[in-house]
Amino acid sequence: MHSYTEENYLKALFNLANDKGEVSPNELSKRLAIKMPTVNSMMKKLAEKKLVHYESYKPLRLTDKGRKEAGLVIRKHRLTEMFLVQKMDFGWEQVHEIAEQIEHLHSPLFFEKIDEMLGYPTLDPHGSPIPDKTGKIDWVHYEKLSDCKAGETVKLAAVIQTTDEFLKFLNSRELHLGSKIKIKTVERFDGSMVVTYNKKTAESLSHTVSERLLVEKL
Amino acid sequence: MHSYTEENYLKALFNLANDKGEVSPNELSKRLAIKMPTVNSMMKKLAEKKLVHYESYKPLRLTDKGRKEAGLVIRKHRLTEMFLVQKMDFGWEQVHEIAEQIEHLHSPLFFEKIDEMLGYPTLDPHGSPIPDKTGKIDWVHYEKLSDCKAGETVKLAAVIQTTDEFLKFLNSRELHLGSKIKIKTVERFDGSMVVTYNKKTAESLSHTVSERLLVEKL
DNA sequence: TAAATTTGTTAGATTCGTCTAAGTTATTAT
DNA sequence: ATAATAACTTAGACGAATCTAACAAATTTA
Ligand SMILES: [Mn+2]
Ligand SMILES: [Mn+2]
Ligand SMILES: [Mn+2]
Ligand SMILES: [Mn+2]
Repeated sequence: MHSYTEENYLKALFNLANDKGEVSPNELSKRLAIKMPTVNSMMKKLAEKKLVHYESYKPLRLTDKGRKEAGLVIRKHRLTEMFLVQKMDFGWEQVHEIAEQIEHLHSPLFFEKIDEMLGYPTLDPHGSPIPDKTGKIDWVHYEKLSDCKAGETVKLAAVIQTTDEFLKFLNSRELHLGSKIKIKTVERFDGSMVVTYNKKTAESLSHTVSERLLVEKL
Repeated sequence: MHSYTEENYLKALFNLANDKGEVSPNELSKRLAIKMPTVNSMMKKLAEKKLVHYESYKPLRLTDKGRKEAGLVIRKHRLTEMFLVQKMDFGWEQVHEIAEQIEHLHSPLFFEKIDEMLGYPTLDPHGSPIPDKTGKIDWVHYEKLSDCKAGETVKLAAVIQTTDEFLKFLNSRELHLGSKIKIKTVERFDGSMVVTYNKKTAESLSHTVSERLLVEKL
């Protein structure tokens, strides 16, 4: 088995990977708030374990094995978040910290039970896909709300950069997954939008907000 | 906060404490399956933190602070076990290993939610008392079934030495907390008993079993 | 009571995950 | 193209938690 620490590195590598699957040591260091030399030696260790491709001065890449292991940790994280929201009545802004710990439990039975109780969900409470039992993610293509045009009607499908503050902000605006949003106008100079949803007739959303909201066109 | 490791030492000290609250380094070493020199240095560290009274060649004792901290870890363990049984449909023989990990989560909110969902229980699934929020245990006096006499009728209140195997054995005999047991005969030479409960008319229980069953007289 | 055994302590090594300081290589700006 | 900056690596240290080997104290046995 992998240690708590190793699991966190794998998860970070997975989440930071660009289209080529590449991550720089510097990014990884910043994401984990761990100094570069520490990251560097951990990468050598994970390379020993065949979880990461490591070559000096080259970007880092997960191996197939590493990607699978990372996917399985993310699976545990997202299943846990879903359980906390659906079965324990936590808010979507409260679950990340707790899931961050529970994801490291070593108990297949526990996660299978959660999965079963939830009816084998495919999305977490923030709209992110839950990897399957082999660690694979079924990517769904959504658009950023900020890329939509005036006149379009969309459904809020997922949220990215799910910090407490942002999620609380969405709560305060009564924006939830599934909310039907109609775009009334888009400001040229700052990209802010005026939108309609629920019973709200003219809410203004800054570009900073709308680029963190992923939507499905209706 | 205390580390995962420190919490395990505190819990073991609490559980091993005799009537005087004393534990020998040797016992502790055996319980934790950690070599004596390691235990020794950890005891010095916990003494620094005012959690343990340590003097060379004297038995170990938790301080009031140490006993409180230990109680709070045990509280988390037992609340978790209760949650797993009551809300997640695990068997009482399945929950110890999982609780052993979850007890170390740092999230007051999580355990408060569990406590609330369970309706503030005072006993865990094995009949052990759950310490209150200050770490104190409300000890209840039960008798060992092995100390009861023929003709008495008792109710199974708690189980000690709750290993998987023993709990599975009780499952196979359909013995649960609350089972009403009537003692028909007690053998002189080996202390084994013939008892009646549920629809069973003549089950035999060895002394090894009956001394691990705590009962309330009816 | 003296010897043998068990229990407890000290000393020193090891692994893991972290750090700082000091180089080296690559990238960016002038 | 050179200098400045940023990114990356190496070297060496450290605390936490563990171990083994060796020694000391206490307890048990003879
Ligand atoms: Mn999360
Ligand atoms: Mn999530
Ligand atoms: Mn337990
Ligand atoms: Mn229990």
